[in-house]
This record gives sequence, structure tokens and C-alpha cells, in this order.
Amino acid sequence: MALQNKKVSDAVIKRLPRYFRYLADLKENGVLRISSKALSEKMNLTASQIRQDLSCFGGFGQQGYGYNVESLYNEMKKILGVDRGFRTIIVGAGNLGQAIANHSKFEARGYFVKGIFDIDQSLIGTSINGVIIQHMDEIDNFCSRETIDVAILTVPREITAEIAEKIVKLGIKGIWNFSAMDLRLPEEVVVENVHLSDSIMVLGYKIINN
Amino acid sequence: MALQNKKVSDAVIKRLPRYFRYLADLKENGVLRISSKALSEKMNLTASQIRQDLSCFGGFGQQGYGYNVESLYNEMKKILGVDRGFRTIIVGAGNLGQAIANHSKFEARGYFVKGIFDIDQSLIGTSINGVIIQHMDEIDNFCSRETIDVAILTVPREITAEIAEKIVKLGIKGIWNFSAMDLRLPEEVVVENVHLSDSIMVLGYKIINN
DNA sequence: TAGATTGTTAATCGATTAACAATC
DNA sequence: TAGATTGTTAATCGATTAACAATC
Repeated sequence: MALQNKKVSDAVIKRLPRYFRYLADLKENGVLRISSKALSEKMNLTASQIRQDLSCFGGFGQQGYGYNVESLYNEMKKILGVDRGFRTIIVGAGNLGQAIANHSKFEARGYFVKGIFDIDQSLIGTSINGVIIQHMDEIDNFCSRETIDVAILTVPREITAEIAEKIVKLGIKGIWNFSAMDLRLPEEVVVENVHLSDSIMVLGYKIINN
Repeated sequence: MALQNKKVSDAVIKRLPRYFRYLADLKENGVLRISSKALSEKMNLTASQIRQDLSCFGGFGQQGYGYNVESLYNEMKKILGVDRGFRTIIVGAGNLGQAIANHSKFEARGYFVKGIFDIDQSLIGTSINGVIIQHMDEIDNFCSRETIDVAILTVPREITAEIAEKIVKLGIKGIWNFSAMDLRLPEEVVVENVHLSDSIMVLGYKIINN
């Protein structure tokens, strides 16, 4: 019943969205309860690991019964902040930025796009998903008016570090970084990297060695 | 000097592209040699880990000297198959598929886009980066004419499993999967997932608990 | 009640770090 | 030669798995 007294390990954290996904799916399919054993078969994990993972956050199950899908789903929502929500800006409205802005799934996960920024004059003033693209110089103004939690950085590699530092000063709490570069920022800011070229190279390695 | 006799662990594999990146950078900056110590400081790892990791693939260093940047870079290129190259198709030419097709970086890593497929009639016949978008029904024909190594799946979740199974039959060796779903495929096919919504949710968790 | 299944403690496994002889 | 730094073996740390008493 220990509610996050010990620091939850990165390995566990990385599995949480996956639990969330499977629970959403089960709920969708009208499944009311599930045991760690049954879930482990679906997810290709051990039942033991599932119980260990969940016990980091509380005792959500019941002996002889298993877990109530809906209530575990709701717990996971809370743990991941889906219900809380995150006010988000997208910096860089190129192909990738646009793809993300158009992706409704993120909103369903609690990430609400409040602003989009670019330097391309042909983009500024147009809107994606109801959000008008503004010039990057407006970020400062915008972030002092609005409280923004998350910045999604889809800008060219060369300017990523500079922009990251700028938005950190504006009080942003987390950065979702799509540049193939590791940011070094003060620890009050969380960075989550999506290194796409790293990912595809792992695929390549595994193909060669499969 | 053991050349991949023991299976290289996933933890090591995931770090390889990062080594590649840093080595490319060092080379770019004209650095000729680097010690595990110096590299560890740049990469925020331990020197010990770097030496352990590299020793999975061979003895690339020299006592008292360190590693020759260019030759280690070239080794890494080989290990990751960058020099070898991978013939690639993109299935799904929506925002994300287009973003990837336009991203020159993947070509620099050895991933050459040979075909792009979609079902949207308004896209078919147009081209991205010199590659004409074809109807998805053409995948079979195309893949029997051309040998394709990698398929990048940027299609809606609902049809991902179906398409994955289809292309597996066409002899594809690896799938880069962008759908928030885990594919279960025969083990002769390698799958690398980019679960974007999983990634942003990890960011959210860390923001809440930072 | 009997069977099922939890949460947790202990055992195992694997990955990271430390130490050091070998040697450039 | 002396200093630096490797590759590797051993020690430590952490994550996963197994086992089981508690209990629904």
C-alpha cells in the first residue's frame, strides 16, 4: 500500500503507458476484471512483474478476484496525469510538428495544444486543428500570458538547444524533444526524447543480427 | 576480441546509435582520438560501461591512446548497417508518413525509400522526395519486383495488424511500427516500435513526479 | 468452505561499476 | 621509460522472477 514512497524505477515508468493501453482496450471490450496472470499473457510479461509494478502505486487488486479493469484504468489515468491534463505548445510546424498537431490521440491522453510556433512566414497565421501558428518570437509573450506545462520541440537540430534554454526560462516543466540531440537542462525540467533515427538504427542492427 | 559470440543485450543495442551520433559529431569537429573517459563525460555514462559495450563487438581501442574516432565511427557504421543500407517502403502517406519521407536524415543512416503507399486517391500519383505514391494494393506487386528490407508503418491503428501480416509474407525483414499497438509476428521479422503516445505519457508522469 | 489470486519477501538473474594486469 | 588507457575479470547494484502466507 506504499504510495510512491520509494522512487519508481525507470523500467517501471516506461511500462505504465503500456498498461494504460491494454486496460483501455479491455475496458473498451467490456471486460470487467482481469487477473495478473491473464493480463501477463496478453502483454507478454510475467504475472509477477505486473503485480510488482502495480504495487509501486498501491494495492489495486483483490485476492481471489484480480483487478477491476475500470478502476485500475482510472488509477492509471491518474498516475499518468491523463485526467489532470497538460497545457502544451508545439515549437516547429514542419512536417513532424504538423503531424503531431493533427494527431487527436494526444489530446485524448491529456495533452492540449495551446500554441504552435514557427518562423516560416507562409505558415504563420494559418491554423492546424483550430490553433493558429504564430511566429516563434511570440513564444515569450504567449508563455507569460498562458501557463504552459509541456513544449514539443520539432525544430531543426541546430536551434534546438537554444530554444530549449529559452523555454526553460519561461517556466515550462517538460520538453518532448524530437531532435537527435541530448539536451542538458536544469533538473527542474523533464526531457523525454524521441530519437527517431536512433530507433530505426536499432531496427537495422536487429535485422542484421536476427 | 570476441566478435558477437555472446548475444548482445538489448540495453547495449539501444546505446549503439547514441555512440554513432557522438562519434559522428566528434569526427565532424575534427577530433582524431578519444578515451573512454573523455567520451563518458560527453555522453554522461561511465567509462567502464563504454568499454564494456564496445568490447561486445571487438577490441577497437589501444592502451594508452584510447579510440581512433574515425575508425570507431566506421566500425559503428558497419555494426549498425549504415554502410550496407536498407531498402525501405513507407506504408501510409499521412502527416507522419510524409514527415518521414521528407526527412533526409534517414537516408544518411542507410534507409532508402523505394516506395510509398496509401489508399487516398488524391495522394496517389503525387511524389515525395522523388518517390511516387502508389495505391496500397500495389504493395504485393512492388515487393515481388523489388527486394525490400524494411517497412515503415504509418497507417491507422485499425489496419496495422493486417498490413503487417501481409508484408511479412512478402519477405520483409523488419518493421518500424508507429501504431500504438504491439504486433505479434513470426520471429524472422524484427519489429521496432515508436509508440509516440507512450513516450509523451512517460513525460507526463515524470513532470508530475519531478 | 475451497479455489483463486493478491501483495510482498526472498532468490535469481542480468546489467553496471570497479579494479587491475597488460601494454601502447 | 613513465603515464595513460585499454579489455576483462570480479564485485556490486538493481530488476525480474519465484514462492507463499494472507485473504477475498
